[in-house]
Amino acid sequence: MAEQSPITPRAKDFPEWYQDVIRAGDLAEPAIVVKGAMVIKPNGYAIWEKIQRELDDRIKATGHRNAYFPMFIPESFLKKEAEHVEGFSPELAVVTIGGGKELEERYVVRPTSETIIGHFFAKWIQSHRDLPMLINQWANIVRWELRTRMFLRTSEFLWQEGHTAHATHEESLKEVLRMLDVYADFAENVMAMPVIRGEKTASEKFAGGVKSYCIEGLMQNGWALQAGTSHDLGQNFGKAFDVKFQNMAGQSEYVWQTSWGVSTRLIGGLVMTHSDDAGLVCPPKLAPYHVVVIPIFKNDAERAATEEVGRRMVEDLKGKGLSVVFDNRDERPGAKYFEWERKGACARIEIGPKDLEKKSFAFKRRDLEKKEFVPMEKGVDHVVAQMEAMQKDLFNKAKKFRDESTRRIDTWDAFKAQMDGAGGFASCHWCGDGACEGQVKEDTKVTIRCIPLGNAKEAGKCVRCGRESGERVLFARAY
RNA sequence: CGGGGUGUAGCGCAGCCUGGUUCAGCGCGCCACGCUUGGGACGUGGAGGCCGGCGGUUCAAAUCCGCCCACCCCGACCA
Repeated sequence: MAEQSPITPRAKDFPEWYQDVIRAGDLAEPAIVVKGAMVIKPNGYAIWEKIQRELDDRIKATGHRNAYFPMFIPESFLKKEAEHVEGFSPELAVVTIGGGKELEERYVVRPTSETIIGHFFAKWIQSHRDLPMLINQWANIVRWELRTRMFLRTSEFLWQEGHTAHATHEESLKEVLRMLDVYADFAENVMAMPVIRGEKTASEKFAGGVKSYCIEGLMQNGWALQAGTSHDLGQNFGKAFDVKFQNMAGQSEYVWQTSWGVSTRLIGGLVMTHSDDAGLVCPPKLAPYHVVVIPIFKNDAERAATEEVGRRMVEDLKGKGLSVVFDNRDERPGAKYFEWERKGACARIEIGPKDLEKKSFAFKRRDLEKKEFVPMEKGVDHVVAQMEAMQKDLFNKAKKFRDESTRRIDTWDAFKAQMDGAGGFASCHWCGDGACEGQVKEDTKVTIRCIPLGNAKEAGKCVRCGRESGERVLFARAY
């Protein structure tokens, strides 16, 4: 039994497993010829396209419109917001030559678009009647990273970035939280990835913003993943780019802005939330393939008969909006089973001679052990129902893991022991001092992922320094 | 940028210590044909490599020496 493209078990080496799943699932490969970049292969890009479609619908449903801004940003723009440039300058790619000639002003390849969009907002916005300005952009982003991990951190990645301007802080803050909810809903209901909504501490917030909010997921190795962010930019960029409007009283005011984004990093989160030692596991709403139909036969007559029924099955399932593959390649069935499991097909259907006799087919869901036999006439409905069930089951399974991996911890020793071991979220008291937070990070590499929204107020003592604290925050190792 | 490691066929590796007829090899994959097909079959035949690059030592270099380059891991920054 020669094993092809073996996948390292999670328990043995989680990062290795992660790479293996991506490779074996044909999602992506490191570009190598371009340092830190990756090639997203069709199987991986199909997932991204589904993410885009679902999110784009939600972004538009909340009143935003798509637009596109240049990838090159004048270097001077970055410098207009002091904290922004400080935060991003270490990871900028800069264009100095164009058409063979040294440029008068260097261009930065966008690490994010607040500045260039700020510039245009200033032109577009004059009156309160122009507000709110609700813009979204699908784009590629470049950040010169030192340490890269496929999907999770690469020097170029794809994302969506929303940029909005409002007349009041009350309104912009509402927008920030509304989009955070959109992300949370998307993560849980489409990706089947449970997330915590929360607020970032000062040290983790977006450079140039006032406050950052996030959704945080928990991966199978007990590390957290920031899956999306939504920033309250206050009037910082309004002031830097002179984005002003006349209010109803005729006075000039700076706009209140927001920005929010999710990236191809989500695919990494998807992999680390659901996949197993056999390869990719994908919730039906995002899976590149829902069903694979495999005919089984011993001779030409059986081949013709099973293929005929198989093809009809494929058409019926496609009619229900499922993406279906008919795999009649000249390989042994077992080999096909393993291949489609690696590639994350949600389910497979086997149609063999015995099935023809019994007017049934064999059905195997990717996330379950057992194989079941389903009467042909109920087949399509059964498959559709199972896709819905799988979507829910994956979420529940991930949520159970997340909940069981979230612990209230009150002593420093217990904290260290937990983080040295299984990891997970540690819900702990924190004094609120950034220095203390930094010390925890230095000692344990664990960071505060967020202060959960709607957090219960509760008196306690900081897990690190023992000073007074009014609420618990979530700590974890993070990507 | 520090510390460690690796560059030999598409992938994974052996060969290097002790230069030369096991030096260009193995497993997987790939191609052809046959035989098979309800959990990774098998047989036969075949294609595929400037042994990371440059220079040196030598009668002779994948092998020894020097320099360079690339990549990976670990640390400092991060959606």
